[in-house]
Amino acid sequence: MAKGRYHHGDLRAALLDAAEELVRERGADGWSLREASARVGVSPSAAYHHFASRDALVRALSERILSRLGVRLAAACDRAAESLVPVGETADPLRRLIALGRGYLHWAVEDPAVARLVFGAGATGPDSRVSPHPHDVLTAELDRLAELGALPAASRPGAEFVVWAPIHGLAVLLIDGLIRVDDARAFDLQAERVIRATLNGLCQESAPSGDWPAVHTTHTDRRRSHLGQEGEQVGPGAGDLFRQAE
Amino acid sequence: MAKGRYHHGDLRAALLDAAEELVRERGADGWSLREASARVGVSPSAAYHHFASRDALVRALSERILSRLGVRLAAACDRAAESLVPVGETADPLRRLIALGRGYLHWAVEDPAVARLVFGAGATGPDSRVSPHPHDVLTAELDRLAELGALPAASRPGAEFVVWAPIHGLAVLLIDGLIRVDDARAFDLQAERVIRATLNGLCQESAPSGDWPAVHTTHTDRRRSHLGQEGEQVGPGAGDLFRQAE
DNA sequence: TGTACATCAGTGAACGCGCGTTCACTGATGTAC
DNA sequence: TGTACATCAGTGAACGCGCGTTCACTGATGTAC
Repeated sequence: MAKGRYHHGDLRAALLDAAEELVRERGADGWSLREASARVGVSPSAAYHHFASRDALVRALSERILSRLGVRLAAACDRAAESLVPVGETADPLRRLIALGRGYLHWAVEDPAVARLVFGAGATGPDSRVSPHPHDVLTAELDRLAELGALPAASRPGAEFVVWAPIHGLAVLLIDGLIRVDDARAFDLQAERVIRATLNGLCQESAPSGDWPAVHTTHTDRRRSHLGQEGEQVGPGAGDLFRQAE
Repeated sequence: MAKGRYHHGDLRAALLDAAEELVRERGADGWSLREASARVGVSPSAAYHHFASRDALVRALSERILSRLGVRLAAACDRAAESLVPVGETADPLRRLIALGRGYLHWAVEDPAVARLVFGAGATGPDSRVSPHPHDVLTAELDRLAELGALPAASRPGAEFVVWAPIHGLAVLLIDGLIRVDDARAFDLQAERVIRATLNGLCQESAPSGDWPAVHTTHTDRRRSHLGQEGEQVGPGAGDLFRQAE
């Protein structure tokens, strides 16, 4: 592990570090494999002993970041659960989910270029070793809410989207500069407002006849778990409207 | 206007058309100015008589697309307002906004690469001639809802975000492939569910003491209209968390 | 413990590529008289 | 109506660039005996 050696020691991790740094400095796409190699002090071709291509490096970086985010979100939920509740009041059953949403938003806004990379890298493939996956953290929290009875069982299917969409939307609106924020306090209030409005609306919704239909994420598909109901037929013409992003 | 002429006639529009086609075929970033010129049958340098740079072309294209979207969304709202209401029932005050949300989503999903370009191009500058701007259409609908009394006056400030975030979030989750959709009907149901949950949550929310604080979009800032309250002070350290996307 | 040798993880030169942009130019167009 | 001429909107060659990736190579490492 000494320095100045011919063999680097852990070039793979060093390249990921350098790439992450570059993403921060120059944006999700404003860097090259050559630059990352140069920053580590290694020739451009050295990277190919650790990654099949530049794209593979990006994917690996994205997965590393997702794993960290998963840890962070789970911790945020737990911290919220441990927070004190004023005597005489009952704990807000939504507080864990609100913490999750706030955590997601803060992560994205703290490190917008890195978040952009992750969002742009597409869904993690079925063979990824992202753990805990942020999506799984969300799923677990919704399951918990359903068990508590705060979320009607009929509303549970697909609830991931109802909750994820506004949070993700707020995050990308900020990252892409479509919303400007120059007052952090006001924004924090608004963010919590969005999350609360959604969760309240969700918990009080009137379900259609029966449960809501399932929708799939690329991530949940690899788990083939409780969403079920795959392979439904698509109506004529719908393929045009709802073609799958490649 | 004859063909085969030395002078093209309307090279500017032709270049925008070609670029839009290329975006559709190869993705928001998978094309070059040279390719667009070649497709029109013109030398690469000809473009510089109409656009200062490739970037200027992208911005012009983005604004053209935004204008079309604005028209489309406004039309969707009007169409929804004219739809028949069963005798004995009152018209759903939310139906215009729901149509707007569905319109936004369908637009994004029909033409994901073009939407990605627009989202990635950042907010339109203060000098843009985008009209009607989609954001203005949304603002007008929320104003209308507030006038109807369906949206409490105290909840009106910042309501743009509460409504825009989930719709935009759903759109980019689809565009970026983080959600897969293989059942258009189920997705349509879920999309309406998200919109309804948000709007219901918003209409029933308990406001903080007084109104909600204002938040700014890059777009509304150029209009300096009813959001007001600019230049508030940011707390220490908040600049790190909520730095403005450049 | 010392040595032979396979494997690992680097090097550095080169490949072919297409890009955005500049430049001096020229043919076409339209207008003034 | 015809002509002179300014301006407009193209051409095409060239610029410098950095990119991802390949390739034959070699020095360092670690293991078997």
